[in-house]
Amino acid sequence: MARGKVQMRRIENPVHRQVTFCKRRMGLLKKAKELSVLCDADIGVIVVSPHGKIYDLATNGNMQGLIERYRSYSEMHSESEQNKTQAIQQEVLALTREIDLFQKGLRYIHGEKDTKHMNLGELQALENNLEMWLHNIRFQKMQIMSTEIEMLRNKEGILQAANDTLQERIIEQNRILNFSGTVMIPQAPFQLNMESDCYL
Amino acid sequence: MARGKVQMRRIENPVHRQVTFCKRRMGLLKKAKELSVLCDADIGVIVVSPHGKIYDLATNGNMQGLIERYRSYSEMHSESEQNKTQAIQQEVLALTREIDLFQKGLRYIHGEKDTKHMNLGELQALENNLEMWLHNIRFQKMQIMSTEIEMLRNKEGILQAANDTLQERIIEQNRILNFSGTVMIPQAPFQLNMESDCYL
DNA sequence: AACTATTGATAACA
DNA sequence: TTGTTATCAATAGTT
Repeated sequence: MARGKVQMRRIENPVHRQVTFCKRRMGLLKKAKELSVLCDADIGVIVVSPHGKIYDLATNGNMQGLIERYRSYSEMHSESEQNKTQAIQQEVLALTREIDLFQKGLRYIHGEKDTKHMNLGELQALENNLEMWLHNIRFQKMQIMSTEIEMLRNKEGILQAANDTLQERIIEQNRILNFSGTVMIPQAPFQLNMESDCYL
Repeated sequence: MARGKVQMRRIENPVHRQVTFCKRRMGLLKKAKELSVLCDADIGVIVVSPHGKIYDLATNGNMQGLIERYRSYSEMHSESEQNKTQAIQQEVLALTREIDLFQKGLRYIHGEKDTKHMNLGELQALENNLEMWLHNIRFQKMQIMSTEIEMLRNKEGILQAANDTLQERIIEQNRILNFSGTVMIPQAPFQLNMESDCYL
């Protein structure tokens, strides 16, 4: 343009960029007006600055009408917009249903046991989801607790074995004592049995 | 502009008008693109020819979005139509984010342990959700397993008590035997100790 | 914001 | 429509 060719890329210097934005924006709107007048065209221009400020021009003075014309034209030549709106609404519906499922499940899990507000399909989906989600955490928890149970069972076995050994020793001592005939030691009860003594 | 200054009024010659329309229209769109690139602005241009043919340019590739922004700017009071659309879009965004969180969490829980695709906030939200969700199930599981652990600990205590009783009885018998002086029974080891004998 | 050397746009023509 | 070119308009860098 002037005093040096300009590279067609974003002007990094913010001051230069702002000045150029101002000048070229005015130039663009002027060009639009000129085209409109010279060629009897209907033109709308919308410019949004990087900071969000909006400048506009509608040569017929009615941007809304122009937009409506553009829309009807756009929808005629590509049904994508109309379908996009429909698709968006359907997407909202689907997402809302999905969220709703989670919400209901959350409510159910969290506090109220009332499942009357969930139908069978929702409960089935929730169950499937939770099953997958819980698998990992459940597994870790189980591992830890299983380890402790195993350890306790080992203790139990060891103590039982010690108990048995001690009983055998007592029997042997009693046999010797009875043989020597010196002293009689009462025999029963010295066997403490889990099932008979402690439970039921 | 060239080969003679042009009067700023409608070109009556239809051929001239058509040629000028074509050239200036291209020029206008080029200027718009340049302004967009140079100044990082978002620009939309709609040109309607006298015959109703529509040419357009949207520098961000989405004229509808630009129009929505323009409408929200120009009609900040009538929130009937465009704000509804905006609200729907925001709703879609929020719901999508929420679903995305669940999806990512599901992926995490389900198989891949790669958490690099989840940021801190997402992980935090997921953790909070799962914590609430798991609370009930975890509680039930814990109750069952705690019962078993408690039972095993009782067993342990009972067996230990039996063990102690049996040891006392052996000591007593040994004392009697030693006192009578008839037979010497080897003393050690008859105390099986959990810590010293079984672990490490 | 104003100035001006240059570049870019384009009116007329083909 | 497209291409050429003489001319004018827009504007980049500077003040």
